[in-house]
Amino acid sequence: MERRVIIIAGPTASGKSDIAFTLAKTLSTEIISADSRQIYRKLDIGAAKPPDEYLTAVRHHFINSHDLNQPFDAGAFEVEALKIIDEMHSKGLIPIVCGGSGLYIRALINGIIDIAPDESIRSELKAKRDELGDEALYDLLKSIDPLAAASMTSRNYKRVLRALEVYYITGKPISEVHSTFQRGSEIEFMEYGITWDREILYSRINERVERMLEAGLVQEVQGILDDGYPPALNGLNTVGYKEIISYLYNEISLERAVALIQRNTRHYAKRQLTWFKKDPAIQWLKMELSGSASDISGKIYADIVNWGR
RNA sequence: GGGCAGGUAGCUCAGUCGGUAGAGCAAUGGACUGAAAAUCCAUGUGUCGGGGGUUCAAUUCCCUCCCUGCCCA
Repeated sequence: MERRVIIIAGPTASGKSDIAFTLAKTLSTEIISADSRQIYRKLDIGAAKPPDEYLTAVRHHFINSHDLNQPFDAGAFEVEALKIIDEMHSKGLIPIVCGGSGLYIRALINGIIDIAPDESIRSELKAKRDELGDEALYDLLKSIDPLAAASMTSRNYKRVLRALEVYYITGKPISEVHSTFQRGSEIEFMEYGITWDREILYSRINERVERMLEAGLVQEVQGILDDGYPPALNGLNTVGYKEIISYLYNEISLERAVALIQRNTRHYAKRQLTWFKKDPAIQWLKMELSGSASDISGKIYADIVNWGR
């Protein structure tokens, strides 16, 4: 039988979770979340996790699956998600992948080079960066892999660091590794993108942030810090958390923190839109104020019924 | 009704001793192949409140009108 997977992507606050949930109930299937922050336990309010009713009514993979101390990344997501997809297919279920982490979705669909981060190399490079600065690392990359260097700026140190890391692990320039990489797959992905008029999306974001505060975001963050989690954890380098942490450290006012969360979420949504726009396989479904999650999930359901006909 | 202070980019303002203007914030476009809610790049034409006058030239000076705020009646 065909190996189908439905993907529901889109910017934050677009209502993806509702659509995925409604569709999952209709299809009696499970959801594979593609969200780099919702994997973490304790990041509930700020990460805008689906409500508990959803989580108990439909199985959601990759939500509350990790502790804040555990690193996770797109490569791990690819491997583990493919495994879950296999299992679901063998049970005759159509997996619904839902999330806004573009890199995770790309890794799942196209694969990602199979070179895991090496912590010792990484910390060595970080030390080098602290000592010599961004320019020196960039110059180093230029001499090793001018092609890759040309595709990034010296200040984008994360990409420079990763390119160097791959070189030190494999002995090959990352540009070469990328150009020769290809992962085959039997899976047929159906991609949908949820979108709104920008203005409406932004007001949804602004309102959602207000609701997060009412729901106790400050207390949630305080609790995480009280549990001893260091603010430097990647999971806490997240919109909604970093700003509240800054407030709790008396660096900014609560009012300012809220305004920053709203703005940073808007910026984030824009970046997601930029990312997904580049994917020609996505079929965009525009939400209207008068519409509902079931309208959209109904459309997708109709597609599925007609699939292959 | 009178006095004072203002009306300049979406917002808050700066500025032009007359040669059509610039910051912060917001906003917009983009990059991205194992940290991705991360990280990074690029983008500022706006009847300088309306009208008139002086001038080669007015957003800048003068007159007048409108609007906003404060004070006095």
